[in-house]
Amino acid sequence: MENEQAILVLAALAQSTRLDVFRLLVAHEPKGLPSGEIARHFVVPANTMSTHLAVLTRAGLIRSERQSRSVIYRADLARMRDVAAFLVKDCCGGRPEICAPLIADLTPCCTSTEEVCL
Amino acid sequence: MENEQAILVLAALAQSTRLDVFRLLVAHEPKGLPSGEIARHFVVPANTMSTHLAVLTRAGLIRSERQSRSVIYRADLARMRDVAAFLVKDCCGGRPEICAPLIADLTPCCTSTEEVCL
DNA sequence: TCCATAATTCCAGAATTATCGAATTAATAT
DNA sequence: ATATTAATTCGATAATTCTGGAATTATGGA
Repeated sequence: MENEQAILVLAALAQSTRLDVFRLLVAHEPKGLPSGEIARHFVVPANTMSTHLAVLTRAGLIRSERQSRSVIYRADLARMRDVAAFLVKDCCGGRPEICAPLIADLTPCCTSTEEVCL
Repeated sequence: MENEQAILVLAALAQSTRLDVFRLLVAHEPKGLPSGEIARHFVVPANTMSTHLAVLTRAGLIRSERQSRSVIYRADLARMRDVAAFLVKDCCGGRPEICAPLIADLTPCCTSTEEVCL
């Protein structure tokens, strides 16, 4: 992932409403949610939410598909993975010894159903 | 890590100069670099760089220590790890099957010296 | 003490981002 | 065709962030 793309993603998530929206969509994978329902859920005007959704879309974090009158939004988990990898890669910087503990911390979070994360 | 803290970190990294600075400091672990040298490295005025360094510090991504006339900055890798964990946790959201491939992708990046990362 | 170097703080202008009312576009039903 | 519902685009204002010149603080040497 290039620098510029990473910044788009980081900026998209660096806003509380958008961070919340993204998490909501992750939680609703793989079904997704319509724009209006998302807006109502956070008590935000539809047009404002539309703008936020556009930012997340430009960042590649979500995708949308029209379904009759509604537009269904879904989280793009692959993109999420790429960002995490991007950050971790920075952190490693060619020195695995720095990053091994990170992976050790992350692993339980992703292999068991219990929340063993920090 | 709480929401608000995560946003501080994401916003701090969502700016090209600061992202570059953070990476430079990661690369210079554990010695660190003085403020002036960082500014010169990116051809940025000292005061502007000082502001950027303050943002990164507020986000907890870097720390500083005065050393005679210089102020030495260092990356805080633990913080980095926390952010990565925060993002991954979102991505998992109680469903390990989603996140297992992420870990699979990350692991080679952090256990061998070669850059096997995506 | 006086000067030079290193860094930060203060301040102001430029640029970007956030928010939302109003108008518009899209799809469907009557 | 008209009306209704869903969503987006337009446009304008408020708020925040970025940038850098000038002044200030901190440290060490002559």
